[in-house]
Amino acid sequence: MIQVFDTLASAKRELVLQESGRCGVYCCGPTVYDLSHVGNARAALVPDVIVRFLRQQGLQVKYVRNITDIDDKIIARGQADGVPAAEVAARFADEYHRDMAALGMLEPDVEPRVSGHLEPIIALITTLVGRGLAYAAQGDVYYRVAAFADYGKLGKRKPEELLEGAGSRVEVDTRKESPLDFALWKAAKPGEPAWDSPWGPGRPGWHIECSAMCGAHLGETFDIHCGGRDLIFPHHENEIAQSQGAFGPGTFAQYWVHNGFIDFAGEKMSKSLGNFFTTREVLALHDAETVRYFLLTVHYRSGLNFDVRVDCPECGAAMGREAQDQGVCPACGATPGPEALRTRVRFPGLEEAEDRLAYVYTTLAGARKLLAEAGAASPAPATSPGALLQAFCEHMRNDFNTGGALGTLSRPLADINGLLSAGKGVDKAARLAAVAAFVADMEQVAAILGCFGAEPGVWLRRRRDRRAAQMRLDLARVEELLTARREARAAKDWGRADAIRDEMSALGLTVNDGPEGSTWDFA
RNA sequence: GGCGGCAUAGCCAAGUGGCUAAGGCGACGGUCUGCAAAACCGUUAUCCCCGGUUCGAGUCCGGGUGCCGCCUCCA
Repeated sequence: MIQVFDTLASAKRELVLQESGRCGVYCCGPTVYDLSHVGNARAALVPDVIVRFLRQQGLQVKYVRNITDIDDKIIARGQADGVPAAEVAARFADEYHRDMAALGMLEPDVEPRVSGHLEPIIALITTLVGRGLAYAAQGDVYYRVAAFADYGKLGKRKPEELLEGAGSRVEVDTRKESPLDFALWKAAKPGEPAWDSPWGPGRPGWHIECSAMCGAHLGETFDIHCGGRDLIFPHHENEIAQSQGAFGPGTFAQYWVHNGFIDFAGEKMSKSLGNFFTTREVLALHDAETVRYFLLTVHYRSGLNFDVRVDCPECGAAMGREAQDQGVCPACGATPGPEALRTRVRFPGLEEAEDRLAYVYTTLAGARKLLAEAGAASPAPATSPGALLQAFCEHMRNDFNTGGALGTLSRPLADINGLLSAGKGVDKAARLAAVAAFVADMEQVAAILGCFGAEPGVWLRRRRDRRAAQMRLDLARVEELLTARREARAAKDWGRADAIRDEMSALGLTVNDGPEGSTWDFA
């Protein structure tokens, strides 16, 4: 049994599919008017992992994630840049794909765009008008909220209460029958992109596209609908009004899954507040798996703190937010410009996550090595899920609790590391079997998370090279030092060996002496 | 103002009324080591406050307090 927290029910519900063995998932994708930020990455990752898990559990999943390529913000961006809106949309859709690919996201099975769905959108609006749930007014078409009894159910709002607040913050459009009514179709103003419709040239309103595209690709009724919390009201509320208005009660999404926000300095990270980090900025410093792991350490419905640390380029002291804004280091009085500060941005949470990834990959590397050395004597890989995978999946079945699931890995990882270093007193066959089971289970875990699936040596080398480049580390020099230290140790010249270690320490490195020689890592 | 959410160790964090409240980071002991490091072992929690329901509450209910979000574009 898989339980899913459904926003509409405000409770966890057992996942009962429309059609046994098959699951339809719709994710409200991006409006492509700018580069994606970490919040967008999280919103994409949540359905990504849900889909991966459901597939790992043997379900046939159809994953649909749309692209909103007709929108006021896109038009505004086009006007600001002096570029046609369609060009803005095409460009940022490409950028989005680049970011998602870089983050290791599954490609959706279908990625519908508004611009390719004008027909179903117009058909849906026509149906709503025909059923008295929408009305045309001077080239616009509005949804008649008062005609839909369940309006407000998802967002837990009452129309009367909404009416009290309406008009105080937004000027009331006189063409609407009620301030609550929302646009299904917007008449084109001069210079705006427009499509023909029964109501004249114009473009779809924001909400109608999702109703139309869900219908086109998942049918009138489907299983899971994902999106950020902020979309609950009014976006998803309006989708329900549109779709159930057209197709009838009980249709449309059966489970509403909403992810929490990423917070930055205790506040919501958002473009409108200008306090966001783009996916690209983050990926410049950290591996995709690190970002995924970091985002998955917390339950998807919770807020997630995205800590940012900036050290003074002069003295290295941490500069708080105020100091950053003022551009003055409180410790040494230096006045680094925004550019200089930008180069010193660090993400402590991601650094911790990366170290954890390195630990897991190091363990995997050791496990694989042991199995390879055992060669033909290695036991057949486990055919049934081991204890590790079962414990992991138990948490995943509980509303995709990735944080709890990740916690179950700690004990097995420590045990395997213990087995890898312990030589005597352990039954050889039992040891091999345990390690083989671990590797087999971790492959499934990797399939679910999109982490830990790389070739361990490759991942570790990539991490080393990236960090070395960031530190402008001379790898050849490091190897020289390491060789020198090996020689000094072989000659039991401890003074020299320690001096070399100090030198490496000054470079920001640590030395690990093992039975098979010395290796180094970042401090 | 209306609605919703959250509050668990120094920090992050899981916890679907029931045996000793996961896990990570940090810190402190120990094993290993020439010394270290890594790895492993161990230690580190009157679950925001007050009341209630219950044989039993971190978990359910009521009331505080404090943060956050939505109500306008937002992932």
